[in-house]
Amino acid sequence: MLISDFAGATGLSRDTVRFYVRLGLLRPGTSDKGGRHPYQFFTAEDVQTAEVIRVGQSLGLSLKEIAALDTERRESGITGARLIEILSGQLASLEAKATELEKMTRFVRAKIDWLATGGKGPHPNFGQCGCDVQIGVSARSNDSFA
Amino acid sequence: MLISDFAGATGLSRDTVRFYVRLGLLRPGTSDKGGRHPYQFFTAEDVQTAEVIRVGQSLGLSLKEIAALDTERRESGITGARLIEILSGQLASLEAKATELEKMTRFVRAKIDWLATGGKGPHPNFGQCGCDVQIGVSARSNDSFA
DNA sequence: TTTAAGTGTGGACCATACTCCATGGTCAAG
DNA sequence: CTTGACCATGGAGTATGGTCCACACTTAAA
Repeated sequence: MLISDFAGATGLSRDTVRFYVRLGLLRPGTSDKGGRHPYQFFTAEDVQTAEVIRVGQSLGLSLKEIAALDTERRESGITGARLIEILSGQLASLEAKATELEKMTRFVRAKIDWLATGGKGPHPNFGQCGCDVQIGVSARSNDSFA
Repeated sequence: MLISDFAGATGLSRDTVRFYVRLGLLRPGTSDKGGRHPYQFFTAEDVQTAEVIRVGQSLGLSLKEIAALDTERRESGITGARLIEILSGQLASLEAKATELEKMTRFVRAKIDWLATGGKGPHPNFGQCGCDVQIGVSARSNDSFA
């Protein structure tokens, strides 16, 4: 498909698609149309790549990091053991991220519960959730939002 | 305390502190020192505000949003209900993130297994790992929680 | 009193992730 | 063969969140 269809299929703007291509995140083929400036041709695989990009972003990866991962993935055929090594590292990183996320979620949930029950009892703080931050809100005043 | 102590206490750089002050996120008082350009004076409350900023950021809020929230609190007072509303939204976002993370982890794990067993059978891909990523809906939130 | 350390201001600069625009080539329908 | 939709390229602009620097003033210690 050409760029507009691809943009439609992925929800990206044409400019964003071109931006990703410039960064090497997407590597479309070339259509037979376009003469001197051949039109870019995108496949279903590229759509999937766009999905991976979006997910990666939603996980807090920068486009650079996503590109690096994708490069590693593409060059994976060569050294299987090395790839396992790389992916294991990625796995560890993902799991660390998941842990952080869980702490954060626990904190927010605790805070909501605390508020929903009228702010009685000890105030939830990050420290209890494994985070090294202490948020101060007294039970009687509303001088902090979180 | 003066800006360097405050920076030390919060882990921010002096420049970042000044940046936050420019944005109105921090509103230090003035010390009696400094003559024509009075030194900024930070209190323990400001340290707490800095913590709130950090937490807000880690929850995916932009500095602008944090400032808006803080303004809302200062001007009209945030009700418990409003705060629950805000936090619930953040919680939903965190949970969505966790789901994505889990899918990503599954994908990487599947890939590792696939490689470890000699690359037999179908090559794992994102789609097969339960990543029913919705494209086109992409309401990109402000991420970067880590 | 000299001087190092600390402070304020203003502005330049950086990285990330887009977004917009001008210009010009290409394609397909009528 | 014209017209309008679509494509490519290059560059400028925007928003966010800082970071760095020069310059001048103030303070505190020696």
